[in-house]
Amino acid sequence: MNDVKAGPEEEWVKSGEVRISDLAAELGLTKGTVSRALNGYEDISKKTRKRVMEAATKRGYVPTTQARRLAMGLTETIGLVLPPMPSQPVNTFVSEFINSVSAALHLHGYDLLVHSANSEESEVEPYRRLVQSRKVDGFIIFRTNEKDPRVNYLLNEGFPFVTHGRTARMAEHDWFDIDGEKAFRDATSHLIKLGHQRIGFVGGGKEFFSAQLRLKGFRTMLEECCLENVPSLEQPGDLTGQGGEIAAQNLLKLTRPPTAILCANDATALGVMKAARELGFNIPEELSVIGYDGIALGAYIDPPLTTLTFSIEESGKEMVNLLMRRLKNPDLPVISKLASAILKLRGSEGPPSSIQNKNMENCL
Amino acid sequence: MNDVKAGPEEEWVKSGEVRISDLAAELGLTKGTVSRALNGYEDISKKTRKRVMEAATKRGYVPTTQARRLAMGLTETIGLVLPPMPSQPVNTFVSEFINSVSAALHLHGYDLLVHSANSEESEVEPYRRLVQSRKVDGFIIFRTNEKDPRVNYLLNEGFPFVTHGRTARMAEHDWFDIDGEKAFRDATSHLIKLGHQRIGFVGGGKEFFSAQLRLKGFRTMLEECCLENVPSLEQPGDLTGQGGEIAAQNLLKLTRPPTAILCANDATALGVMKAARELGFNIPEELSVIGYDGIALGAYIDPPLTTLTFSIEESGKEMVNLLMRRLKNPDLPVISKLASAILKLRGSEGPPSSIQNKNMENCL
DNA sequence: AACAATACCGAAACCGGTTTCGAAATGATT
DNA sequence: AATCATTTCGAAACCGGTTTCGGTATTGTT
Repeated sequence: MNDVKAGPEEEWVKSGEVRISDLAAELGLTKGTVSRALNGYEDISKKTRKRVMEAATKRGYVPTTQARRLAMGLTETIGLVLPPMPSQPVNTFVSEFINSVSAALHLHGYDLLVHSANSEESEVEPYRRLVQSRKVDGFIIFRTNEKDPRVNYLLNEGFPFVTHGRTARMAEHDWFDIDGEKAFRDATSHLIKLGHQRIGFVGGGKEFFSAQLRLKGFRTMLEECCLENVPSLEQPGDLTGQGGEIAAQNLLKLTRPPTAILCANDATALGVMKAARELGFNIPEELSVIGYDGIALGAYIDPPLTTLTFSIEESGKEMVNLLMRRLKNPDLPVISKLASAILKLRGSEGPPSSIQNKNMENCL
Repeated sequence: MNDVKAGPEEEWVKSGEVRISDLAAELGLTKGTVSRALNGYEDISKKTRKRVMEAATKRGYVPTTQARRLAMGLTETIGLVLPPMPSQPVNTFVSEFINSVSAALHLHGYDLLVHSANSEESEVEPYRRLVQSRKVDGFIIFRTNEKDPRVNYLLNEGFPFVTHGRTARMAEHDWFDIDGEKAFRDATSHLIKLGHQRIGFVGGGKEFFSAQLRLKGFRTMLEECCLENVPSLEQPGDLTGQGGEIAAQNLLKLTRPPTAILCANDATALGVMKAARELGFNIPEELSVIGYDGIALGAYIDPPLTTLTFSIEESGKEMVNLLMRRLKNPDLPVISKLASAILKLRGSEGPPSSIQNKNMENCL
């Protein structure tokens, strides 16, 4: 199985079995010379460079990554730690994100090391281990909290990283984010234009900065349109389907239930829709629902889920760009990038059944 | 930002800045001795071992992974190449799978390198690169085809790997799989017991071995129950929602449409349900639908999708076990593990509206 | 033709560990 | 006290590359 036929001459070595020293010996040169020839140093004559290159391709020489990296003092690897996933539902985001980050890194010659978080230990522990064992040169962090221990640790350590999402210390580190505030202003505005006056909101945990910004966008637009901000219409959630269910039950059992519900993400929206069905609310006739994330499966449910969507591929690419810039020059000032989400109308929203225009003429 | 306070004595070095040579010098020992002391060699006195260990923890010494791995001639890294994701990413599976594989690998001191596949190049190219540059010791492969070029390449190369799913050469490599055949026998049996006589099937591509096995299970159970196998009730699919839609349209426009449809996966089932709704079929009264994968989203749609589910965490764990065994001893005979899926009844199936018992008494 | 400048390559150190081998120190034995 | 066996550690090679430095060989200059 792993026995190469011991023929008279080895004419077909298994790939990757030839070392730089073999190549050097074969060519009558030293390792150093071969290395410089292959790496485009100027002090190698055209003739020998050609000779070396040809021998290298002929013998199928590929440098051993570990050795090269040790010698050069870098790992060319970026770490991504998966947050603990407690039976989380609709996590299509993660795989797409990993895919795009990995692809973008590859263009720079970097690898992606994916680590899972053990929910029994501290959140920063995986990061600490990766830093201390020098397995990575930097981190891609997503699903950040406002006060994020991972960010604190890495900032304190002076270790390069980029976050997907803002944090309380966003002035101190590079970050990429979707403009959730604007997204929710847009979505709220859309509902108001449809005639909705009582709009519910199911948020994420307070610890998620992004969820707070979405709430802010919602409130801002209500205010801009002279609509009253009713506290009981703002329900906390936890970004899961179950959280959405509970929140929707609370909202729909109000004396005057909302005619539309805005959800901090699609998983929440699915839970809301489920609860609405069970309580006998027709969507979108009696209740409009809008989510956030743009998960593909939302198009297949009934009614298809209207949602705020953004390009995950762009997210990954941009974050990698920010990180590469940082690695090249750690002393550059911090930089950030805000991308926008777009409202993807699919059918889970519409005009409310009873349009009671109050004083819309003042606004818009 | 990256300046450690240059106090009188360095009492707080940034973590990971101390090398084994520093430790050796500080202790008046040589690198070799320190290394052996830390690695539990027997030729180190208890006293110096203690001294070394204490100094190591006090100074926060953690060996540089790259150096250790180079010296030991292994990478302690497993590669996982994401298949190209067409715009239809129903991949909640992928992230969960990555998570469980990564966690299992960590227990063995291994890292997970996730690589994305560029759809413009050959499928084996990423594998070839990772092998040649010696970045990984083995591979975790999933979504295998019956004739799989990746499997062919790695077998030819004698490089360790484990697949999730069987292949035409399954006798030559370790694999883990879900018993899709049995799963579909169960699901088919369940539908027949409910009274269904005309059952449709929407499969995956012929290239997917697993999808073929599911079809086989379906056919087997039909035969066992003396039900005629109607070719027009077997529709090809592509494991996407869109494929499910098209297949369902074909099935439901038949003169005698099926009263139940079995789908090769949940994405397909969602497409089937969508098409059924649009054609005016009530689920489950007029049409039962069963999927395969157990995606969490299925619980939130209306009606909740009955599906065949299995433990992704177990899959990852088992595959890692198989791979670790192989790495420890490459000459062991190939081994495989088959896990079973269970039917998770959620409501998208029920008895057909018009039960016409033909000759059920002969069977069961 | 003598000399300086340049092109080209070899030698060796280095990255940060591991592991083998042998020598010195210690302890046991007679 | 001399001999032998053990324990314990130092020295050095090694993993597979990269990079600095210096010395020839070649070329260019006058």
